Amino acid sequence: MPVVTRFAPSPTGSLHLGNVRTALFSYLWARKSGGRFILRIEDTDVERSRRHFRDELLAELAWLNLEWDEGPEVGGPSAPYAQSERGLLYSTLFARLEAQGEAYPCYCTAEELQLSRKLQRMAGSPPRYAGTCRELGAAARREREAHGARPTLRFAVPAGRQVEFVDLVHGAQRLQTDDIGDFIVRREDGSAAFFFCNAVDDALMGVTHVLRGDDHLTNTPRQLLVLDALGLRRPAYGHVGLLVGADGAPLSKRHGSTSVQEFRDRGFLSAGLLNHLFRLGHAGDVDGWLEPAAMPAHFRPEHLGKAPARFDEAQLVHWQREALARMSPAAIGAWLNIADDARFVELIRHNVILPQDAAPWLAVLRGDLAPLGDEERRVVAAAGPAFFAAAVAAIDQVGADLRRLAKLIGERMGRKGAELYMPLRVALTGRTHGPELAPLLELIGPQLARRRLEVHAQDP
RNA sequence: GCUCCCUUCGUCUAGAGGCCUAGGACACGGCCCUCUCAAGGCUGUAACACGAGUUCGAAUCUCGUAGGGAGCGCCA
Repeated sequence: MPVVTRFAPSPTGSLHLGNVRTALFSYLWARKSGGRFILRIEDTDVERSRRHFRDELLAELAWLNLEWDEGPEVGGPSAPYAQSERGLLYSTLFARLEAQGEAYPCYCTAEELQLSRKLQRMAGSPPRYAGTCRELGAAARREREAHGARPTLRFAVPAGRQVEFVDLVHGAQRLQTDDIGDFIVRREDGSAAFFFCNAVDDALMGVTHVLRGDDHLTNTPRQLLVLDALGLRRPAYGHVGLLVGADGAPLSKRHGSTSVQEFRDRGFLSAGLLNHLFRLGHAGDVDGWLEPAAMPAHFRPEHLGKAPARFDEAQLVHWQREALARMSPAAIGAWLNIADDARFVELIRHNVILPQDAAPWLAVLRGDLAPLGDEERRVVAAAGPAFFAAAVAAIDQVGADLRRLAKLIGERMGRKGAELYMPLRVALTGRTHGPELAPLLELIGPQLARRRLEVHAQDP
């Protein structure tokens, strides 16, 4: 059965890792079943919504290849896909709720409500709307409006009932309506509030499966109540465990990078990030690398996790390596921004995880060597000036050919293996590790190589 | 405070009463290969939060405890 899923971000900030993960799961589920994936922009909060966040969001999703079948830019049967443009739709629904007596205008001010909540908290009871405006008569309402009061619209939560639903990941849930206060569905400025428009749009757009963070689990009954009151079809909800930092606390700035953009800017590859996200709070049926195109087939919605998953950059790095290993030299060149030098790319590709790792090797080819560290100095000292004098003589004879060079030096100095190669590596590159030496030497060239060897040929 | 949710190696996870001497992946250690690093091959260390109960038998079921998290907003 085709599954219709959606991703419904609000353009009030950068796309968070936790959000893309649910976007990915939603996308995969739709693709797996041959269904549809919808993108909806939840921009009802005009204060905080920004156009550039929206654009960035779309760009990151595109970068990750999470293509939406309906939504901004591509349109679809349920357009418009930005909530800021769906006001008309909402107002007919508000009217219906009001006519049915399932919603009522509330004239309490934000300050009054805040005070009331504070008082309730102090008294040790849950902070819930007291119901002040629920029983207001028509005359009282007229009077308040005459004084210029602009009401919000509250949903009248029925007393003494239970709301039941089966969560896709947590199983059967049952909540008491008495634990829920009357909540706002329309703000003072006339805009729709989250509990309302989020639920209503899912139903209206034909969404069958909603995947979202655990933090919404206890809010779900509210949305179900709204849907039921309006006679709209309930989607199935699945609440996945949250994505948290290494310390188990909600992912935040102090954990380092948390937005997709940051990882992208640092040079992480989308395929690697996707492979990592695929396994956070989810178990597919393979351990190894998955091409993004193969992911839908291996996605297992019944293996979505309840427990919070910790984001560990070490694992991301692993998938980055895997992604790199599968890239063409041309693609790596472009990624490193040195597309013109194919031999160099091929040489250093296994010593690079992020583009910045290429810089030292570029310097080895073109610039000056960094000062030697302790270990490097020991290697040079152990070889001795005579070794390097022999190396200089050898390079004058055979040029930048490591095999012939090593043979000459080896014969003259009676050395082989690490004793022979390591001093050469250190003198030539300034480090004890790095890519294969022979091609590196070729790229360095005889002149530069000679100068670097000569430095160590003198007595210290 | 009230309500709800969660808990298997350091991390991501497999596990739906006997297949578990708890499996895999990442990370970490060792060995092989090798001038080094990376890759690759082999290999090692490492977990059922705790306590009761049900059962012939429990990581799996029930209850409790502890710890963590979320919600209770004119944010989403």
